[in-house]
Amino acid sequence: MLHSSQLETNRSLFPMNKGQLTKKRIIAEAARVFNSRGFTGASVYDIMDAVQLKKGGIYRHFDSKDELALAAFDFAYNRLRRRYKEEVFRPRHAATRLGAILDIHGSLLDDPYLEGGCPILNTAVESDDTHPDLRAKAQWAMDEWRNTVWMVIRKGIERRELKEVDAERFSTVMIASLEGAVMLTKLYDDKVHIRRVISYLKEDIRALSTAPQEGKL
Amino acid sequence: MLHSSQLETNRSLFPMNKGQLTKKRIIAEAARVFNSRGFTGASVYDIMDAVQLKKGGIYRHFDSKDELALAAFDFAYNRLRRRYKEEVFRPRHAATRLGAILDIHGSLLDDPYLEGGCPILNTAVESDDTHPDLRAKAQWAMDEWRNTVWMVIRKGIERRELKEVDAERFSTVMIASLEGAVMLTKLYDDKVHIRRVISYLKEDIRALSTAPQEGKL
Amino acid sequence: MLHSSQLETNRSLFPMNKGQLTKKRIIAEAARVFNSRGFTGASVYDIMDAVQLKKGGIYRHFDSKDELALAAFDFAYNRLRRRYKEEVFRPRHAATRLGAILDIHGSLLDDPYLEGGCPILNTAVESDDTHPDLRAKAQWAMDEWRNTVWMVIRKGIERRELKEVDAERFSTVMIASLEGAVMLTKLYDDKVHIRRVISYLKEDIRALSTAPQEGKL
Amino acid sequence: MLHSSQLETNRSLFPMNKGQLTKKRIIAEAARVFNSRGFTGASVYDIMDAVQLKKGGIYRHFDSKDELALAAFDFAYNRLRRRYKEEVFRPRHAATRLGAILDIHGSLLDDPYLEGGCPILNTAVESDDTHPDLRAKAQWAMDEWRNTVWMVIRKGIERRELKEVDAERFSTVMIASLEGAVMLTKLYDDKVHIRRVISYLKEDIRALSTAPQEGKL
DNA sequence: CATGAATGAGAATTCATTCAT
DNA sequence: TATGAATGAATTCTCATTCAT
Repeated sequence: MLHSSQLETNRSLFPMNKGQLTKKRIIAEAARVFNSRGFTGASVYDIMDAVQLKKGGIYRHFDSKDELALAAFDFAYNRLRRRYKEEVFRPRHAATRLGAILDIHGSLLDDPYLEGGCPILNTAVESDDTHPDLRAKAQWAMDEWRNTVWMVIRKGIERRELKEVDAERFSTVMIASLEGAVMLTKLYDDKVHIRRVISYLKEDIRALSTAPQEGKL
Repeated sequence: MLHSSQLETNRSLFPMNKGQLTKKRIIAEAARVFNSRGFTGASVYDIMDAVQLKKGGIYRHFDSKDELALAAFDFAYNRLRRRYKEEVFRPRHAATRLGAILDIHGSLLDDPYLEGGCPILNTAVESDDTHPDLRAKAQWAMDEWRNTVWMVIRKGIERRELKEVDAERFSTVMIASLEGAVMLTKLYDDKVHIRRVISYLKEDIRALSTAPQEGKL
Repeated sequence: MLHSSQLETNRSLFPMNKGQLTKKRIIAEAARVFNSRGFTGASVYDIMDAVQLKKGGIYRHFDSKDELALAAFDFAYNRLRRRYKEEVFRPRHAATRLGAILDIHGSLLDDPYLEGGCPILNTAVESDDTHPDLRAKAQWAMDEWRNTVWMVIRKGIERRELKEVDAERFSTVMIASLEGAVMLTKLYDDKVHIRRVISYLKEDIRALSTAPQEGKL
Repeated sequence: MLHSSQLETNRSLFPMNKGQLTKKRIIAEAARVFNSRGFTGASVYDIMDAVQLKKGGIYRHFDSKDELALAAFDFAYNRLRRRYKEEVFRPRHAATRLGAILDIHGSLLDDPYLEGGCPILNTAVESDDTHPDLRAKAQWAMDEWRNTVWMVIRKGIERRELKEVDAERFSTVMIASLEGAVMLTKLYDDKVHIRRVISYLKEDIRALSTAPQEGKL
């Protein structure tokens, strides 16, 4: 079920020992479970099932469900982040970069660890009043994400790749629409919604672009 | 805490009796609680506190937490619906109607019963894998909502108030952005996000409009 | 469902008023319910259903479930008693009398208020450790019953209708076998068991009889 | 309170581990409690008290009160069965075997786990309308029991140890009288009743026997 | 005389957590 | 390092009972 390659646990020069590997595995599976059933909705039993480990085996690595949830959130968020690093900053042109962002979210649900949808969305919605720590993490992640989008736009404007736009506003719009679209896609289990939003935003981006190309973003 | 006017319980010719009023009250408070803490996150105790009633007093009116949650969802959703009826269909012009929709969501969180955010969003996100009945309700509500937006657009096109657009796509985009914006607004407790999205969409709508006026939508 | 004739409520010169009638009805239905589901197993709701009355309507007549149960036991036991009076003491010969006793139990389960089986048996078995008052009633009823059987035998011996037997022992044997047979009959929902026991005891009685007739007991 | 010898838990080559021992202990104590207070009358708290374990400690071994009750019935019934195996089939002569059966029931209430009386009787009486699974178990146990008695009689007839009798009928009579006698004995807390019935049945058996001996059955 | 509303104690069950092994 | 056993608090739900109307 778990391929170490997927989790990228073992690439470094310092191979993980058994305990560390188990911990990674717990986090990864917990991420999946929490992202699907929510923090409150997921029981430690659900995680036991997923990790194929008994309670003791989990509590040896984490002091509490809360602690595990925080680690799981980080894990899930980092999957997003890695893809941003890999796919957003490789292209040069801001419009292409923004397109890459959209595409990441278009295929988000294909990541087995993110089947449950965008972890930031899920956490933000669930933790409204209940889990301050998780909420803080969600805020922090969202800040980073918004900042990334904002920077891409800012740089694009600086480099004259994009027209002058309100970068703050457009970041919010992009993120809001993507998150809403992920929600719709999950609610209906139908990717048409994310596709519609992406196609719409791509048109907007093309319109923003100083050299609007015909080609794909 | 509860103003009968807010709940519109007593306007009809057939005044509610005590039991019915209590039931309404339970539903209203439960809606609030569930919408804030989620179905799983909210305990019957939380509702007891909110309604100032003991368990028996609640279970006399509802057979289970589930049943109450379904009723609460209906209640919350109907608040949205009522505002749509009142504010969306009064204006004639499609562009104005779409603007009204945006504005409703701009002030959504001011409704004390919707403090917790959009109940459809919340329910959709929480009930993904867990509560099929709630999920069905969320889907159904979303269908109705999308249909409403879609119809406004279709009619606008028919009446030549709007340019030819993909009504399906634009409905999805509007709804997705609004829901995402509500989430951001709640996450940051900062209305700037919903405002940005609304202003952005209003520009789009103005652009769609056959007689783009300068004035406010 | 309830025919007043069955309950013999109204035969006296002093007709019952509404309250008294309702009370009788509650007792009768409660007897049925308790005898079927047991005291603990039957809820006040079950009785409400059976009497078609709400809680208040029941508690107006009885202070507690316990009190009602005691009255219900008396009611049920009195149905047995009445049949004894009517059918046991009419015949003269002791052997015929004993036969009548057997027959009463053979048709016990046909009485709609005793569908649940012999109330003494049921109460004795259920109340072992739990309900001292009910247990006392069951003991008392059993005493009376045993005494009746014993007296029939004693008188039969006195009158030389029966051979000298240990009346105590034979009473115990008759009653034990009848009760056990009722239990088996209910357990299997098959009257063959009560019939076998009756036929067996009738042979014993015939053997005890000083003038063993061929005819039916 | 619990002597492992009584429960015969540890005699085998494969010693039970802690969990299995605890489970056995729960079952044994639950059997006692259920057999005394009935399934409905006994609460999980009563069992907690008896086993000296907290709720979680019980629910770790059983999914529900129902499941525990079924296991407890099996346990209690098996105590009866074991005694049958040990005491009924050792003697050769059918009359002696039937006498052994009677004696088993004469001392039934001395078994600390059967203080509450015959579990089949108790279960049959309580579960009439309420617990289909328990009822099925009681039926099944009664079937087996009746079959055992019937077989002893049949074989006795085949071997010319007993006169030709209706084996079905005599089984029913024996079982019914024994069960009724157990009930009376419990109701009055007086063994005279079971003794009377046993002595009576022994006479019948002696009469059935082809070589009626003076000696004890 | 009876209803409908509400209470409070207690029921069964779940679940995060601890700890000896 | 991980398991299996047990705990205790919390959770959902039931049920006998009270009481205003």
